[in-house]
Amino acid sequence: MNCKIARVIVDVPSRDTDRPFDYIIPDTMKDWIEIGSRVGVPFGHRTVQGFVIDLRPDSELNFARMKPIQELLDLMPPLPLDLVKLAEWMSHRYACSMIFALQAMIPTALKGKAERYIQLQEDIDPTDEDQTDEALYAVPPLLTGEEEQIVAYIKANGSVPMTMAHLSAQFPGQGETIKGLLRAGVLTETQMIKDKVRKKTVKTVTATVSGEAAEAALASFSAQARRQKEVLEFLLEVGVTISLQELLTTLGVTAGTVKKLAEKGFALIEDAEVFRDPYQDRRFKRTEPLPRTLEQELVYNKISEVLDSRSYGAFLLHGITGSGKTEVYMQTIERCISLGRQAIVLVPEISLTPQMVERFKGRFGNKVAVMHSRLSTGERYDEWRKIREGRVQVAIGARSAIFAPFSDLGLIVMDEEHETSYKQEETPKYHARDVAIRRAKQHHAAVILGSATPSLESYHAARSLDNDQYAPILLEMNARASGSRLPSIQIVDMREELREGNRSMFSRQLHAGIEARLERGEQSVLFLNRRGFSTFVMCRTCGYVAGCPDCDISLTYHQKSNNLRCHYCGYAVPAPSVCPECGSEHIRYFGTGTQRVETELSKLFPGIRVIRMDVDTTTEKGSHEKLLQAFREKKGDVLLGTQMVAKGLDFPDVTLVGVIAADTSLNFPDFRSAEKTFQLLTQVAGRAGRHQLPGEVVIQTYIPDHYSIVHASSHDYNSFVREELLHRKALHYPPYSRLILVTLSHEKLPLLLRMAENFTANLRGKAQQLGWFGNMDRFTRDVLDILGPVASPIPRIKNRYRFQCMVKYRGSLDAAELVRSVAETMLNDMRDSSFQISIDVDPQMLM
DNA sequence: CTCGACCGGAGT
DNA sequence: CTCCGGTCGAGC
Repeated sequence: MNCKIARVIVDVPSRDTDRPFDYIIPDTMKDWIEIGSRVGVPFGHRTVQGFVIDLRPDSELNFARMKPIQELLDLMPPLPLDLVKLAEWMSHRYACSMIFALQAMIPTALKGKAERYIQLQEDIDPTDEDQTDEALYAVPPLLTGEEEQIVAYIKANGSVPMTMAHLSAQFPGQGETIKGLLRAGVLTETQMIKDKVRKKTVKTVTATVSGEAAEAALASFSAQARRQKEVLEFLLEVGVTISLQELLTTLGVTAGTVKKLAEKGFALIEDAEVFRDPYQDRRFKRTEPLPRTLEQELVYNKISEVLDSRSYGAFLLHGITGSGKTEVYMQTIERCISLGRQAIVLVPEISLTPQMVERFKGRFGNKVAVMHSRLSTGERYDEWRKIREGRVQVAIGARSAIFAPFSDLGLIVMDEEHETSYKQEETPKYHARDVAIRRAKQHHAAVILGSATPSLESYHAARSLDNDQYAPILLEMNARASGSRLPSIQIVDMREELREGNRSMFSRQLHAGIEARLERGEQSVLFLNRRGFSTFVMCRTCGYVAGCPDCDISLTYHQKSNNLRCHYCGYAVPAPSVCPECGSEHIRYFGTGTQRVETELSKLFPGIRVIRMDVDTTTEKGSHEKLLQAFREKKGDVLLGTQMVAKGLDFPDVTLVGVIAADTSLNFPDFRSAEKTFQLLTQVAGRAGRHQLPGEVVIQTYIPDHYSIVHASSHDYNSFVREELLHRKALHYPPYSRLILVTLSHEKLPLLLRMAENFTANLRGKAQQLGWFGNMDRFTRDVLDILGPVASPIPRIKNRYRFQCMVKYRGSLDAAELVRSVAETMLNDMRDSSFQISIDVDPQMLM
């Protein structure tokens, strides 16, 4: 097909630009522009970045209004075709614009912005057909002194392209003058897309002579050029290209010597592209696959069948902590690679620890690319390029690694599939699990969702009797691979403790447990479930609580900077020493619960060594790792922390795990709070006694008979699920329905209220028209109900009031599309553009 | 998003 | 009648 037109999604995040724009493909780019190419295109009066999502022949459209593509930004399209298709699916599924979906798939390094360049009109090629005679022969306008200076400056630096930014910096406050020169045509402007980071290069050296020519060259050196001769001899000896840096350090010569040699034509100095490797200094001990246990063997065989058949197949791998899921992942990946295909491993960001990386690097060596948030933009870009260029076969990373641009994806592993961090909370609000399944279908690949506590959604899908061909197949692993026993779990009723006169935050059992570990030289992990708590500041005299002036939320105390900050908008004030309301000095920091626990511990056990892990101690890069390392080296008796101590850590000498207050997550106003609590407790408990020593877990709670706590204590996932599913079914919550959370916001409350009512009414009306609307108790498969509007749990953020409504539905109706269209119609009819509607499909946080 | 076009009100 | 600030709508 003779394609001369490219359909381009431009990088302009607006509702009315969320559609393809057509551009002519210049002949010079004809062989290079593909679907997925990143281009710079003229858009209005500026140049913007865009992505080609389709190609079409020229006959279909009129050229009149069409502009040509200005530049092609990469030799290889950053997005393979399947990802472009995936973006189309995502933008529909999650009601977001195409550009957001596309942007989510590529590293930020490739989010280029236009750079403005200034040149003199006369520098422009006079043969350029676009120029009119008028412009060519126009009398040069008379210039003022200021103008002369600017022109002279540009002339003097004529050899280098000059950026607008540079020019403005050189002539501060003369923006208007420059604009005038541009208008008068004395100066002209061009725009080019500039990437955030460049490919990194190193200088390399290669000998350009060999054999007899080399002999002759060596003979030609004068006595003074001894060093040059040495260099050439060395180069001939190694016979390959070598980095300049390496050459200099090995031979102890200077760059000048090598340069001379190059000038004589005996060597070639070039820039070679290198990959920034965040792990280049690390050596990973090579590991071999372990023999499979009976359970592992069964699971492995099932998955292998699908891999070998190169067809889609999803598995929910329910394996208790320590059952050896990771080994199964690695061996199935091995098999996938041996079939010539590639694999993606998704892990929650928080558990992407050096330990985890080490396991995969150790098994797969340089076949692995690692992507996580701690990498710099450049490092992430390079890891991404290794994938795109086919240099690696395995990508391991957090949520966004699901977009790893492999060409022949054979397997996607999602570890801890129940983790909420797989849901992106910003646009595009996708869930990596759903994207994974979609991608696997595209590629006829296998998916493994692994967890000790699967999400109810996945579990229900696997058990469901609906004949859903995409539903995962349930695989179970119930034995610990090492043969060690699950820890015994003790529930302590804290009300009872109080009745017995123990007002401490440690129950007698936990106290005794810690004491025993200290005596035996074993270690303890203390977990503080702080969800829903924050480190707010309150005056004990008048009850004043420091809050954000723009958001209805209390400010969080940060010890490091000694200030109070807002979680949502970043507002910060110095921490007050007296109450700003009443002047009282009794203003108290309800400090990070962990600090209080730490103080208490040292009081009760003088000399105890506590390693505290929370936001305050882990902000610095690498501190997280350091603290864990210290604990592993037994430089601490107790590891105390929040969520971050619960994940995937494995310490041989930990025999006691204490949960200070299990209820905090239970009291959360969220239909998933019981599920979250169960998962958390199970996970924390899994930290104890993973090796030879038997483990013990103490859970402190005020609600000892809550089913999530009871079943967690008996390691009984199935009973928990049975009970939780009953609740969900009765209330029509997921997995028996699906949700869409719509949040409307505006600065003016009365206006917002009216619009929110309006929106829900419109939505209801349209749903009724379609015959979808109805009560969830109805015995129909396809039904949709609308709840609200109500004020959001955080009613104001960044000085904008927020109202929300919840769409609950089941069946095969396209509710996201319905919501999107109603929202769009409403926004189109509105004059006020500051009115916002945010749509969250399958929300995880109901806030 | 970002720019120029366009409109209406206040000021010369 | 001009100048400024705000709103509108196009962008291929």
